[in-house]
Amino acid sequence: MNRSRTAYVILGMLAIEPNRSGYDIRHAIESSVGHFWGESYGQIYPTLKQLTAEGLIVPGETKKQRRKEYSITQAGRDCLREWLALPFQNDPPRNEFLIKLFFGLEASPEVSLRHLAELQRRNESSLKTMLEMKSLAPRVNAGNPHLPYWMLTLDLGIAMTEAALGWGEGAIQTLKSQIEPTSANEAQPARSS
Amino acid sequence: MNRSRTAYVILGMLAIEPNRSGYDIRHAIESSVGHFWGESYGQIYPTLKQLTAEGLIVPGETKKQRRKEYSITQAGRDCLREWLALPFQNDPPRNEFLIKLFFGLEASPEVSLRHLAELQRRNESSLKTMLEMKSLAPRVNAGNPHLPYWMLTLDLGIAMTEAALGWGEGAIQTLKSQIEPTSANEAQPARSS
DNA sequence: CGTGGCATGTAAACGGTTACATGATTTA
DNA sequence: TAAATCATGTAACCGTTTACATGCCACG
Repeated sequence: MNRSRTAYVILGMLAIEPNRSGYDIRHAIESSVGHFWGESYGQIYPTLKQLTAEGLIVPGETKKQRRKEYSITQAGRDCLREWLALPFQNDPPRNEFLIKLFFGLEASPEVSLRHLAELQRRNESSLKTMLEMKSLAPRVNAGNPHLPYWMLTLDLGIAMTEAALGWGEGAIQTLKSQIEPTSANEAQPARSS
Repeated sequence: MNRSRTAYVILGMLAIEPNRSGYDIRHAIESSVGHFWGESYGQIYPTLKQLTAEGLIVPGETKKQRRKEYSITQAGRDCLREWLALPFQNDPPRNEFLIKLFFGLEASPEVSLRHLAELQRRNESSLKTMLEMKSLAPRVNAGNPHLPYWMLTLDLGIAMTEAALGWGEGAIQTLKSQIEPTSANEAQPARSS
């Protein structure tokens, strides 16, 4: 009865495309919504069993015994639609980068700068893949009616990552000037007196 | 031995200011890092006990028996510094708004628009409180050496929320034009033929 | 023939939230 | 004195990750 969000994401993935295995679903999640959603096998396989028992999905004809492919039923589609219409809940906020930056004074100043540089690195990398997706998606999924929605989610990811990158540039400068408050001794090779 | 992140956040809060109770800590978290971190009492109180047993914090002289105030020890400070220096882990991505938008085609089009409007509402509200914090913080915490770090975390929140709001405006237009693809019948009072 | 990827599944541990119980203190 | 808030704590539950076990299949 009590369904986890994993269940609905699986339903959604099977609504988009039938005859997918647990393995497929995991891969589909990672490569399409990976920037804002994650699922593990330990969650997917038991949920597939549960959804089958509830009649929301059905296993395909067992031609190949190695892969178990599932499709969504009408009941599953109804169930998904119902959930989609429910107000979304704010994901509980937990950002380890920000909490470490918040406590930055308790560490040595280089620590925060290192974290900041690492954040920029990760954001640049994920921005790159998102931009790649954005340029590829229209050709790969030409005529796919889902595409406008998919592009919207992609665009938000891009916009927020770009904002974070812009902030990061300024933050690095701020922190550097915090560590070396005087700007006169930039050229001097660290000879204190 | 095995410490949860809650433990380090508590240490951090006690490093900033000693003689805080579990109640205080929760309140401090909510009102300073609430935009990117959350803790519940069910997590805080057991962790306080654990940290005491480990000698990382100490309960204050029990003058008042109603409140139990704790302070950080040198061992606690060392422990916190150690953790701060460790590379931060990316929080597992889970954004219920985005996953519902991604599946938007499976719902009626109004559903996505409703979610989008609700997101704008929430973002506007949290932007407002963040901007308020930003204007108040320098006066309230004048001379506080933590302030530069706190402002940085605030600025990232503001930047990302503003980016999301900007995206939202465009997204609403995109969805609206998706629902009514023709632009000619805007003036007509819905008299189809 | 063996290695690497495909594929399914389970058990245990974990981190965390929710709900509940309890009672003191302040304020209207 | 009633209500609101301060304050501490526990137990149950829940969703999820991790690690592990297992074996098939294709390819070099």
